[in-house]
Amino acid sequence: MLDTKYNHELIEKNRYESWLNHHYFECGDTTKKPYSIVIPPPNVTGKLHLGHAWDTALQDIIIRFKRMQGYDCLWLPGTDHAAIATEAKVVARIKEAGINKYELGREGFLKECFKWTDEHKNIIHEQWAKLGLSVDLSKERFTLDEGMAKAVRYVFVKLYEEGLIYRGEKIINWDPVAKTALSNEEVIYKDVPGAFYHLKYYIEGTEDYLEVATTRPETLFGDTAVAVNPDDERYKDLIGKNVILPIVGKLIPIIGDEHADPKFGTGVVKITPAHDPNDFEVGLRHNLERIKVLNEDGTMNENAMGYVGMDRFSCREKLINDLNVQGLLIKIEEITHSVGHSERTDAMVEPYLSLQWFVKMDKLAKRVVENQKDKDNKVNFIPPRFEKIMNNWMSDCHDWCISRQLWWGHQIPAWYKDDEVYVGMDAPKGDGWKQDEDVLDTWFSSALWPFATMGWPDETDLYKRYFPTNTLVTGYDIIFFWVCRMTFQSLEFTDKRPFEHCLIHGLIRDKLGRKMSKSLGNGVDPMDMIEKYGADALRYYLTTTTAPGMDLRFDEERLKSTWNFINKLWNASRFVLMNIESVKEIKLENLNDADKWILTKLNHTIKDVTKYMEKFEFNNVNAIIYSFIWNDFCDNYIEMAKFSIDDNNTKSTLLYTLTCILKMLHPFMPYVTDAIYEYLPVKDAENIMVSSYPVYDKKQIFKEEELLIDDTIEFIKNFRTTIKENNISKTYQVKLNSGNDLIIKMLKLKEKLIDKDLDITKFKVNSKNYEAVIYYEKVVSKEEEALKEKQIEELKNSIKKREGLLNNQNFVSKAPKDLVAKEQEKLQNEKEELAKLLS
RNA sequence: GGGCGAUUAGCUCAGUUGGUUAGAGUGCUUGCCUUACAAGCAGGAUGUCAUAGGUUCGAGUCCUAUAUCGCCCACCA
Repeated sequence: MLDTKYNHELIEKNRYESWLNHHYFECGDTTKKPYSIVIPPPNVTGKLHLGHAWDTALQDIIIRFKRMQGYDCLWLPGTDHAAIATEAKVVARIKEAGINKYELGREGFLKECFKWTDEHKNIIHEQWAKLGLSVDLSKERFTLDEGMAKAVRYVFVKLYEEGLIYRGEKIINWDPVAKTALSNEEVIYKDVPGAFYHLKYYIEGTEDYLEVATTRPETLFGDTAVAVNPDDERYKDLIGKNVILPIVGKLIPIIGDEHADPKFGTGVVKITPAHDPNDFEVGLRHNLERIKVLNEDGTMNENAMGYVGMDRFSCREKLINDLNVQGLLIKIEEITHSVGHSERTDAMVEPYLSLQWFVKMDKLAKRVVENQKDKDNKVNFIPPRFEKIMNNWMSDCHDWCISRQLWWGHQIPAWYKDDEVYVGMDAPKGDGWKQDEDVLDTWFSSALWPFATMGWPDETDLYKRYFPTNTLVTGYDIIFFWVCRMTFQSLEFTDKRPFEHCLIHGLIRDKLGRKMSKSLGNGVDPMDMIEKYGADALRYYLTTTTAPGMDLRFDEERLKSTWNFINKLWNASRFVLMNIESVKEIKLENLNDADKWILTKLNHTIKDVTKYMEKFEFNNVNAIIYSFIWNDFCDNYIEMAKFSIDDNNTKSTLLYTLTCILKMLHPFMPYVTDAIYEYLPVKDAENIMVSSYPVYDKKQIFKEEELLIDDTIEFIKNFRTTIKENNISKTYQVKLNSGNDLIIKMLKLKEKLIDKDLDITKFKVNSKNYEAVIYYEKVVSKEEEALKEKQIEELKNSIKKREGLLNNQNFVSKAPKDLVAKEQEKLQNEKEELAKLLS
C-alpha cells in the first residue's frame, strides 16, 4: 500500500540504479523497429543547467514513449570535449597552482585536461541519473575518443582532397586572451562605448590634409593606403597622390575604391589590410602590402615603432595623446559601436591576418538548401519556422575557420616539411615531417556526432541499424553552430539527412525574462529543484508549460503546482489501490453507466494524447491529460465509483483506467509512475517502462452513456450552483421531476425528496434530461433582487443577439447546418431560462 | 539594413484547418476538516485578445499598416 503522502525523495531514491541493473535502457532487440536519438553532448566544462534538464527531459519523453510503443530504442549519450571552453578552464585551474600550460608542455597539459574531463563526466553521469534519463550508457561516446578521432581525420582528409578544406592567409577573428583564431559564430557582438578619432593625413607636398576617421587608431602603423570613392567629387582628383602617414611619416597612396562610402564619416578610409577584413579585400584589389602591427597577445609588435610591447589599448591612449601634441588630431567623437567579443573569454576580438585552415562552404551549404526541397529527405523542424533559419544561413555563409591555436582537441592531420604539405589519416613516412600544432574547432567533431558515434566511417551494425537518427532535440541558439553543420556533413558523407525530425526548444529565462547567467546570479540549479520537488515534477513542468520553440520563464510557483498534480495522482492511486486488492484480472464486462463513461473519456484521451505525443506538442498533451485525471477521473469518476466500489466491474475499471493513466504519464514522470505501477495487483509487464503504451479502442467508446453521464454531471453542477448562488439553507426540499440514482447519491438528496409542490420559495434546476425543483423558506433580499435583474438583462441581450444571427439569411444558408441547429437550441434554452426568471 | 518571435485574466502561459458566451495553472473570493488528497473539495468573480484598417455571414485566429518588447543575421573606416 502507498504511503499517505507523495514523497518524491523516497520514490526517486535507488530507482535509477534498479533500472540500470535490469538493462532497460539498452537497445538491440532486432525483432522491433529501430528508433534513435543522439544526445546533444554537454560540454565537460561544468555542471548541467536547467537548459540541459529541459533538453534531455524532452528526449527522454520521446524515447520512453517510443520504447513503450514497441520500438527498439537507442538513445546514445556522450559528452563534448569543448576545445576552447575546457582549455580555458584547465588553464585557469593550473594557474591557481601557479603553473602555465607552456611549463607543463603539450603532453602534460593534455593529461590535466583528461583529468578534468573525467571529473566532469562523473558529475554529468550523476546528474543524468538524477534526471532519470534512459540513455544507453553502453553506447556512450566522447567527441575526443578514438572513434571520433578516426572519423575526424577521415573527413578532414576527404574534404581536403576534394578541395573543400584549404589552408590560407586571411583575416580571421583573433582572441588575444586565448591566443587562438575563432569562427565567426564564436564572436559575440556587443554595443560598447568607443570613439571616432578624426586624424589629419597631410597630402604630400601641400598644406592640405585628408580627414580620416578611425575607431582603432593604433592600427595606423599598418596603413598602406587611404581610400576614397572614385565617384566622390571632393576627392577624385587626389587619387594617385600620396599622403603622409602620421607619426610614421612614410608616404602611402590615395587610392580610389568602391569600399569608401562618400556618405559615411568623412568619406576617407584608412586601409590596413592586415587588420580589417574589408581593407584586406581592398588590399587585394590594389596589390597593397600587409603589415601586421599586433602580437598574438594583443600587444604592439616591432612595426609600432616607439610603442612596441604596449598593450593595444594603452597604445591607443598614448598614440592619441601624441597625435594631439603634434596637431594631427582634429577631434574625438564619442560613439557607441558594436565590437566583437570572444564567446568564451569575452576578450575584444581583433581582426587579424593569419594562416589558418578553412572549410569552403558554398557547395556544402548549397546541398543543404537543395535537400530541404526534398520532402522525403529533408530535416523536418518543429516548429517549422526554424527551417528558414537554417536555409537563410546556408544561403549566405562565409568559409568556416576550423583551426584553433589550442592543445585540447583533435590535432590537425597535416604535416609539413619545408614547403611540402601532407594531409592524411596517418603521419607520412620519412624523416623531417612535423605535424600541424593546431587543433580543430570543437564543432568540427560535433558535426559528425550522429554518425561517427555509431562507428562510421566503418559500416558497423549500429550505424546500419540506427542511422539516420529519428529525432534531434536542441535549442534554437545552436542551429548555426551545430544543426546546420551536422546536416551538411551528413549529406556530404552519408548521403542522408542526420535526423528526420529536429525538435527545437527555446531558452530558459528568469521570472523577469532575463537570460540566466552567472553574472546576474539568477541561475537556478536543476539539482536544487529536484531536491525540492523531485525530478518528475521538474521534467513535467519544463516540458509541458510552453509551446514548441518558445522561451520559458522559470516560475517556481508553477513547478510547485506540478508537484501538487503528482500528489493528486498519488492520492488517486492510493484510493484505487485501497479498493482493488481483490482484483485478480481486469474484466471489463457488465459495466455500469459511470464505468462506461470513464472508459469512453479515457479512450478519447488516449487518442488525443497519442496524437500530440507524435507531434511533440507536449503542452497539448498536458492540457488533455491533466483535465482528464483531475476533472474526469478524480472529481467525477472516483466520486461516482464510491457508490459501486464493491462491484468487481467498477474495481476493474478503476484499475484499468489508472494503469492507462500511469502509462501515459510515464514518459514524463518515470519515477512516480514506476513506483505506483509496482503496487498494481494486475499488470501487463515486469516494469512500466517496458509495458505497452495505451491504444485507442473503439469498443470502449459508449456514446450513449457518455452523454448521459455528461448530462448528469451538468445537472449536479447546476444544482450546486443554484444552492450556492441563492444562499439556499440546508433545510431545502427537492422535487425531482426527472433524475437518476447517481444524482440522488452525489447530491445526497435521499432525505430531502418530496413528491408534491410546495407553496414556498422555489428554484428550478435542469439540464438536458433532468429537472428538479428546490423548495426552501427564504425572503429574497435586495441584493438578490438586483442580481436577478442583472441576469434578466443579460439574457435579453443574448437572445436579441442570437435572434439577429439566426435572422441573418447569410448565416443560415452559409454556416454548417449543425452549427445553425446548435444556435437554435441555445436560443430556445435562453428563452426558457428567461421565462423561468420572469415567473 | 534583412529576418524571426511576442503582445490574450493581477501573474505565468495555452488557444489546432476562422464558427459566434476565449481556456488552464496560480492569485483573489465564498462555503466546507465529505474516511484518496485541506498540497484538498464544492462554488464565484476577473479579458475592448497591443492599436488602426481590411477580407468574411462570422476574426484572438487570415491580410495590410502601426506601436512596444525580445532575439538572430549583416554592417559599423
